Amino acid sequence: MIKYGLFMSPLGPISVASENDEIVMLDFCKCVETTLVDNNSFRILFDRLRNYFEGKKVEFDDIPVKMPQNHFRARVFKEVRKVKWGQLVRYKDIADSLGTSPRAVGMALSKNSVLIIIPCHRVVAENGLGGYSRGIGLKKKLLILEGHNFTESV
DNA sequence: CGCTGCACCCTGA
DNA sequence: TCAGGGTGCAGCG
Repeated sequence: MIKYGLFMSPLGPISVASENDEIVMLDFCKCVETTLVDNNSFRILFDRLRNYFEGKKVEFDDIPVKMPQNHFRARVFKEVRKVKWGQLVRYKDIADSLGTSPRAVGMALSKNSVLIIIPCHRVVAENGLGGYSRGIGLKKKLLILEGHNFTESV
């Protein structure tokens, strides 16, 4: 049974989907059928998101998330979920702890369909921000929300 | 220093 | 197979 939710964030609408009480998708777009939306099912998650966008320190690490079937990506995502609020890691750090290469990590993260909960925005390049599948501007805004300041540097 | 080239490992075609 | 990706580092000037 798949359920859909729509959350209006300051950075634009966020669509979510869950299956068997696991989040399978969370993305910055209005890509769900409005008629199917059942926001009551996501009350806890949306509560966190509301606090998150108010700049509060919110963890999502207890929210059940559907891991990809792909073994390698599952390992990368699991590693990235360990990164706490406000913390930054480099592609290389993830790569080293997994015995792989930074490029492969970027590859896997670009396939992330559960933004924020799997905090791929907290993974940056050695010099600068690196990239972001949903746009570098969004990555920057999320990091600023978490107390970082890029206004002078990047 | 800044720039270039190549190795790094995994995907998708 | 092979090209290429959200990178990193050595080597050169």
